[in-house]
Amino acid sequence: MNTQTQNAFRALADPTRRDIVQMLASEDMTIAQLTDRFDMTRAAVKKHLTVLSDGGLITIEAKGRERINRLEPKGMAPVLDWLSYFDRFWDERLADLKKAIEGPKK
Amino acid sequence: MNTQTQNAFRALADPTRRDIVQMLASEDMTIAQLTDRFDMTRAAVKKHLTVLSDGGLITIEAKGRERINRLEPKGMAPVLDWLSYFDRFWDERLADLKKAIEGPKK
DNA sequence: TTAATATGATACCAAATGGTATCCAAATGA
DNA sequence: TCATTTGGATACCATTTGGTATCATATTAA
Repeated sequence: MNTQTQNAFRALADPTRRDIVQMLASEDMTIAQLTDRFDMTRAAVKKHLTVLSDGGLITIEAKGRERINRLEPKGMAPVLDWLSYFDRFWDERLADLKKAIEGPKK
Repeated sequence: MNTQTQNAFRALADPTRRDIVQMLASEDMTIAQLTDRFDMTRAAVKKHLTVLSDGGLITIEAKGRERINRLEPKGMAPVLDWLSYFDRFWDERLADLKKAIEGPKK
């Protein structure tokens, strides 16, 4: 069984975590910075970050007393890969997404 | 807030449900047929089907005493839309993502 | 008609989940 | 130096989740 796929899907299942992913798409942030943007405690945010890290969607870099939370695009690969299985069902949407991803290079 | 997106992501978070989605991609199936393929009770499978239906990923058509469970491709749209959102942010990181996707698959 | 089949509905259970509060340690800055 | 800031680690709690068992209902087959 593929735990990476499972951990990634699980990480994306919570709305707060999807919001965090979107925020980190704009800029890297510390736990405190992220906590400022949510109505919950720092401990709760940290738990979400751990789940996101387990899912491979972010990396957490220690820098002094801070932890820089950074989006890890590669972590989305198992999700997109699973979805790719359904090309013939999910119409051309996924194909477009993949094209956008593959576009810049070739 | 977008409950469709949440319900769809939630539906995909469980490995059994993702398996069901893959099975229904091959052919429509009744609850009993699906139950034959899993090591769990019919009631458990039915619960998963309800979650998948709530997520808009399948439709359940009553046909006599049977329930035909059918894949609903449109239900994946909110998920793909959410993922597409990152086209605008990842530009220079997309090459890495492309590599990660193409590596294990093709 | 009657028995078997396919599913619905409900109650119940253990574990996971999302959150809090609290205390502790390590950097940092005045 | 020493208070402040940033985060880690626990313990705890209510709710949700994934599963079971059981009984009821409707359709189909014999």
